Parts: sequence; C-alpha cells; structure tokens
Amino acid sequence: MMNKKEKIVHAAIEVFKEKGIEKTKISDIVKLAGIAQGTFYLYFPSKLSVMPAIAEVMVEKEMAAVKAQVDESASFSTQLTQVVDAIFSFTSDYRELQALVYAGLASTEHIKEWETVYQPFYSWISQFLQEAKISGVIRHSINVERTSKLFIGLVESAAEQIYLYDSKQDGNADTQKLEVMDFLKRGLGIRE
Amino acid sequence: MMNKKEKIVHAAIEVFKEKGIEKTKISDIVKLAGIAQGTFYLYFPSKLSVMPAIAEVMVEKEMAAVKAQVDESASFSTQLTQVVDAIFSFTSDYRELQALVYAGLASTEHIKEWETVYQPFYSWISQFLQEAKISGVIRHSINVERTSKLFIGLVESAAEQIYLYDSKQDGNADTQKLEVMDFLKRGLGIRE
Amino acid sequence: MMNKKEKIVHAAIEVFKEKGIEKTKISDIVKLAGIAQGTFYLYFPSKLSVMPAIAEVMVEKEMAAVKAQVDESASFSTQLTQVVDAIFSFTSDYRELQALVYAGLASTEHIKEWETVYQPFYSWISQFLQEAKISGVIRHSINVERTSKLFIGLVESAAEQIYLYDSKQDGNADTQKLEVMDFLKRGLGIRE
Amino acid sequence: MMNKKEKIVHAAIEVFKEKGIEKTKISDIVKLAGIAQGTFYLYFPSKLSVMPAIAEVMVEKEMAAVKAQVDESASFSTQLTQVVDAIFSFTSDYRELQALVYAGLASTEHIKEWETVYQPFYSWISQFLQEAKISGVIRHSINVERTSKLFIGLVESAAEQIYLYDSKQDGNADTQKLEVMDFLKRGLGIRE
DNA sequence: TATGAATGAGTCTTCATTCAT
DNA sequence: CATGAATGAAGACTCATTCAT
Repeated sequence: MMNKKEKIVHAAIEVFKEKGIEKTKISDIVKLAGIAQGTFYLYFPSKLSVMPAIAEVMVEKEMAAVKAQVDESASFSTQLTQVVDAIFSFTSDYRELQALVYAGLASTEHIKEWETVYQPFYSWISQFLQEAKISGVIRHSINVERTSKLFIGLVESAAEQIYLYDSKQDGNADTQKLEVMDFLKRGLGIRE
Repeated sequence: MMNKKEKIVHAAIEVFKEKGIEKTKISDIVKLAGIAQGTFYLYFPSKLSVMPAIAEVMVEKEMAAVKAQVDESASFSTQLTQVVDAIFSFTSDYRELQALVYAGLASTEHIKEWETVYQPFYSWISQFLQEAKISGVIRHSINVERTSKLFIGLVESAAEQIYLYDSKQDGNADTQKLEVMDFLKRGLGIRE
Repeated sequence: MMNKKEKIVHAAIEVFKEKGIEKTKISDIVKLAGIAQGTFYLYFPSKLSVMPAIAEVMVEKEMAAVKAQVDESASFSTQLTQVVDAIFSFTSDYRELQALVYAGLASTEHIKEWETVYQPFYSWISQFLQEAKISGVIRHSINVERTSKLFIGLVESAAEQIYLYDSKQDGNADTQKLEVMDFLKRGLGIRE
Repeated sequence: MMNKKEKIVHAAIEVFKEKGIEKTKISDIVKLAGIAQGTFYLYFPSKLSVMPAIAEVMVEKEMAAVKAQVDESASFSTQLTQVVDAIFSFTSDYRELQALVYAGLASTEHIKEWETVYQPFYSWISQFLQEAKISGVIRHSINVERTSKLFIGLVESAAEQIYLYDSKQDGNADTQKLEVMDFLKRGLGIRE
C-alpha cells in the first residue's frame, strides 16, 4: 500500500513520460494517482516541485537495474560490461524523463539537489572501482570518487547517442557499446 | 543592427536562462526583444519552436570558443588540453541553457534536430581526431566519428560536475580537469 | 459610448448591489459589462481593487442627486430641507453598497482614499454653509470645513436608521427627518 | 479559560481586523483559535454567521468603555464630554472592525440584528438623555429614543473623521472634538 | 465532542492567439 | 510587415465542507 505522496510521485513519472512537462496537467496526475485535485496541493505546491522526488525515485530505479544485472562472482571485466549494459538499457527507457527532470530542476533552483540525489549511485560505482583498484585490476593512479562521475557521465551520454542514432543505418547499439567499453577500459587502465 | 528574428532568438535565450521554459511567457520574450506581441507569430509558431534556433546559436558559440582557444601549431596533447579548457569554460557559462534547450527539444518532436545542429561540432572534433590518428599520435583502432561524440559527452558531463562542485572544498576545477585529461588520453591511446 | 474601464465599474456597481461582495463573481461583472473575462484583468487586478473607482462614481451620483434637488433661489432653510431629503433618498437607495464599498476599502489599505473621494462633496457642503454664514443665516462661530463633515455624517447615519426602522411601527421616515432637521438647525444656530 | 465558542469569536475578530472579510479563511480562524477545522462547524455554520456574536462583543466593549469613563456625580455637561471622549477613543481603536461587522451583517440577512445588538447602548444613551431632560438641562422637545441614535451616529462619524485626518496638519482631535461638542450641545438645546 | 486529512465544485487567473488598424 | 488590445479556452488553485476515527 502506497501513501498519497508516493502515489503522486509515481503518477507524475508516468504522465511526464507520456506527455512531457509542458503538456502535463495536474489533473492528469491526480487522475492517474486516484486522488482528488486538492489533495495534490497538500503535498506539493506546484507541478515542478515534484521533480526532486521524481529524481530520487529514478536514481533508485537505475541503481536497482544495475545491481540486478551484475553478477558479483564474475570477473571485473564482465561486471563492467554488465554495468554498461544496465545503464544503456535504463537510459534508453528513461532518457526523455531524465532530461525533463534535469531541466525541471535546473529551472527551479533545485539543481544542487541533483548532486545529492545521485550520490548513492556515485558511491556504489566508487566502491565498485575501489575494489578493482585494490585487486590491481585497474590502474593505481585513479581517484575513484571523481572517476565514478566521469564513468557515469560517459556511459549515459554514450547511451543517449544510441537513442539519437537508432533510426540511422550506419550505427547500432552494439557497435557503439563496444566502442565505449574499449574507451572505458583504456581510461580505467584495465589489466586482465 | 539585428533583424527582428535575431532579436527574438536572443531575447528568448535570456528569458529562458532567467526563468526556465515553463515560466517563460511569449510576452516576456517580446518585451525584452522590444517588439509587439503579434510580431512574434510572424517568425515562430510557438515558444518551443524557437529552441532549434537557440541551439544553433549555442553550438556556434561553443565552436567559436573552442577554435579561438586552439593553437594549431602546438602539439596534439597541448591542443587537446586547449579544447578541454574551452569546453569546460563554455559549459560552465551555458550549462543551464544547454539543459533547457535539450529538454525543450526532447519534449517536442524536434529532438532529432539536436543531432543536426550539433553535427558541425562533431565534425570538427572528428577531423581533429582524424589528423591525430593519421599522424599516429592516437591509437589506430579508434572510430573518429563515434569517438567524437564520446569525447564531447565525457568532457561536458565532467564540466557539469565541476559546476555542481564549485562550492565544495574537496574538489576543484583543476584537479577534475587533470583527471579528465588523463582518462581521455588513455581512452584515446595517446602516444607522445 | 463608455470605455471598457467605465463599463467594468458600472457593471460592478450593479452586481455588488445585487449580490454583495462575497457572492459576486468576476464572471458576473464581465457578463454584465459585455466584455471578455480576460479583459477585466487588463484594468483591475482583483475584484476589490474596483472599489475606489466605485466610490468615486457613488460620490458623483450623490452630489448630482443633491444638486438636482436644491433650488438655489429658495431660502436657506428650504434648501437645507432639500439637501437632507436628497441625502436621505440617496442613502436609502445605496446604503448597502456604501457599506460594502466602505468595508471593501477598509480591508485593503485604500481607506485613506475614502477621504479624497468624498472631498468634492465636503467642499460643496462647505460652500453651501459658507454662503449662509456670510449672509448671517447661521451662527458665526461655525467652522464650515469641519461642520460639513459633521453634517454629512449626521444626516447619512440618520438616514441609515430609517432604513433599519422601516419595518417598525413606532417610527417613520418623516418623523425621523423632522427630528434631524430640528437637531441640525439648532446645531447650525439657524436664525430665520 | 475560554470555551471553544468564545475562542472562535475572539480569533475571528483578530483575523477579520487583520485581513478583512473577503480574505479571511475559516482555516485562519481555527488556526488562531487553536482548534481543529471541523470543530468550527460545531458552533457556526459559516464565516459570516460569526458576525452577530462579534457585534455583541463589540457593543459590550463600547458600553463598558463609556461607563468606565463617566463620573455620575459630575454635571451633565461634563458627563457629555466624557461620553464623547470614550466614543472617540473606542471608535479610533475599532473603526475598521466596526465597518467590517456592519458590512458583514449588511451583506447577509443578519442586518436587522444590528439594531438588536446595538439596542442596549441606545437604551443607555436614551436613559442618559432622559434624566437630563427631566432635570431640564436639555430642551423638552427632544425625543430621547430617536436622538440617542442621532447622537451616536454623529459622534461616531466625527470620530472616524479624526482617524482619517490624523496625518493631516490642519486638524487635530481636540479641535474636532470641541466642534462636535458645540454642535451637540446646541442640537440638544443644553442650558447650563 | 473533537479531529484534520481528504475532497472536488467553483472560481480565479493566465497567456497563447487573433485581427482590425 | 507591425501592432497591441481584446479574447476566452484551458487549467491552476482555493477553501468550505465532510466524515471516518
């Protein structure tokens, strides 16, 4: 059983995905959430103020997707591929919403929260890299905190490229993914 | 002297930066542009349809900033640093607008234009990498078209991190930039 | 031909009289004024902000009623009766609206304007008393400016009493009016 | 310790004074009264239905103020001055609320209650005048019931003028009060 | 009695769009 | 081409009222 606030957030995610920020009416959100119009305003003062809560849910989803994909008993290189696969897959599903949330936050002084919200994911990747660094699988000169952000930035932007390309004949997801993997492994200084 | 269409585009950039997409009214744009309400419709059918024109201006500015920074007689490694510097600098100035334009295009059917608009910049970077590849400064296995996009994605997302961090004590632009440069050079397989 | 602002003010007077402030909708006003909903907001930011303009019109009406009733060639005593008759008649028609306007102004920081708006009427009564004072019809010790306000206050509040009484058996307009006239003449120190 | 009904009435007085009728919400009243939203409806069916109870409290206060000021062993003329002083003082404190209550009653069908509520005060003034009439201090032709209302109407409206004037240089409370006293004494036909 | 979260009808308010000048 | 007052459909938002606890 979800409480009303969670219902609103989840409904908002669906409606924003479906219609975009501009065309989403609060009445659409409440209809999907199965609550009354006025109830929305007990929890959020405006449409855009739902954004930070959405961002949190999205990062939770992304992390869950990554964790579900990774086989911890496999080699680092395999796990790396699994992480990239998961991010590619998640990003292609949610890239539009992610852009909207980002823009929504950017236009309302909430942008600093983006950092906070993404933190758990950065931490997880940091930890992932740290273990590889300790076992000597990746180069020792790496700063895992900073690199975790480069990692995510690189893979997500690469994944977005695929989306933009998906109607073109000269490229496809797999080739792009291999290119990223290669670039990433070299950047990380992998030895395996 | 700017013509009316240019006035609209430049006014729209200012207003979008100031208020975000959602809160920007056409009346704000025309007020700043110093033209009449009705005149807007002689040039654009809607608020969001100005976005592609804004994106063009933005990419022009970004390319101009990069070109101005690069010394073509310097070594590839030096030029690489100059390119990264220019993108960092540009991104920190325009990152909000960039997110808005991206989201604005994403929320309509204009998203494919993003690709078209960014193309000249991708081409320039491709060419830049191609020359380095020919001279053997970077690894031969690289696909310059695809890598140009990874390159820009990586550097821009790294630059955004800096912006988000700029009030924190534990990181600073220079350290972050060095980390990116290192990652980038390894990813490109630079030999110098 | 009335301009739009005047149309709004006159429509608002009618609707406020008919329904009271609370139950008046802006849609009622614009419907009666024969203009579009949005047009209202080009001239007034809210329902209550029409009040000062209404107050002005009301004072104009009251003065016009008084002037129309007074026969300047008659004796002062006769003219006095005519003034009182006119105020009684006007007040009984508009007393509810007057209370509403007064309360409306009082609750919105506009109350100081009440003074300004009533000024022309005070001036007219002052002048009326001044002439009587010069001809020696009323006592010399009178300050006409201040007394003009006492005069209007006394007569209007007496007129309101009548309204409150009109369903009672023990009083009627004429008796009340005579009592006021007597009180007033003594207060003014009339000699005739 | 106040009971809940009294809490509501006193909270309503404060809020109406602060915000005016229009902008006062029941939620404001209950918040200030420190009770729950639903509790309001156990005592009053609507916002405006609190008005008669407020009016009662107001008249009680006004009478108490007058009685406290009057020295029954003094001469009539002195007592008259004391009454006027008390009304001036009370009116300047509560004039806004008085206008609101009046308008509030006027805009519903409660207006007739105004009469009822004010009755004790009218009676007191009537009695006060009656005694003076019997002792021959004021003229015999006076109808004390009707005149009590003229009396209060005159003094209260004069007091409001002072309030409106208090920022002006050309008038002040004392001069205005003297003018009223003079007018009043003549109207009453005082001999002393 | 008392509570206060939830409701949703009723209004306010905005703002893209039009069109006579 | 250019204007900007006027429009009114669309949606945001409020707040009196209810009712399960």
